[in-house]
Amino acid sequence: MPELAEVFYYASQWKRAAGERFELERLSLTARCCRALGKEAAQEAFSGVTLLDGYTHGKRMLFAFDGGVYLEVHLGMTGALRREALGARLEKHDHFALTSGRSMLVFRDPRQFGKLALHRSREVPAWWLELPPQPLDKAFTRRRLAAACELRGRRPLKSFLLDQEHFPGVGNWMADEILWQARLRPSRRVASLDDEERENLFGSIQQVCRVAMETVGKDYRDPPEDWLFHCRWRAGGTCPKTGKSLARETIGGRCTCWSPTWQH
DNA sequence: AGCTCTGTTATCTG
DNA sequence: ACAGATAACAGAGC
Repeated sequence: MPELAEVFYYASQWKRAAGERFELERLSLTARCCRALGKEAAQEAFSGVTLLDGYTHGKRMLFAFDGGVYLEVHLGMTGALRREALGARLEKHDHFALTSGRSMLVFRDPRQFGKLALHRSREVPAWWLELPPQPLDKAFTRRRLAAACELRGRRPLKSFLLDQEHFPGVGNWMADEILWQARLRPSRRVASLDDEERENLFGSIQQVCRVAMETVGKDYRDPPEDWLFHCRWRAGGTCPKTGKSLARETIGGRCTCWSPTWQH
């Protein structure tokens, strides 16, 4: 489930190889997620390059190599990154891999909805620095949330939260968790929130992001036991707050789980 | 066998 | 023009 915290965790795995000098080990040109790379460009870019650093922004990642080589990674629905010991075996859905004298960096993506892209730039590319504020950034303010509400007043809260322009990193499970913690129904229209409800939404966005980063983001540990997270994956669950049945329905095109006795 | 799913984008429909 | 809905992408798991 690569959302904000999962993405951060996966990036941290590759970042542990900073300082190592890499060669291209595998590039699957038939895999949809790698098509943007180009064989010659990738071979040329990843020939004796040192990994310098890695950055994340919402669901996006950017790895900086020396020589002005930047690899942008999006994990889509089923993407994952891992760092392996030398000699580890690549598997069927490992579409891209780099090797150094010490480790192998692997991109795996069974459904191939992820995306790899190569950028050449002397410094961190300008577009990366201009991405909108993330929920845990200082610049993510109540004022910005109010402006976003103004702009998207007609949308249901669920699809509002999935908008990466305004809430980079928030994905399907985080949106459900945020609304459950804020006690707001996913189908409520953004414009229907009063000041107190909007304040609750703001608080829950930051709380869910912060705690997810401290657990999932840090070592892939599950979020706290009393979160909706543990109950939302299949039908028939009960609300940890009220003990009553959870509801499941498609809202904004995405499977949504909420507690009708808890959220209003 | 048939349906579901963590995400995004292109293409519809009203 | 525009917002919202839907299809498409590809595979694994139930």
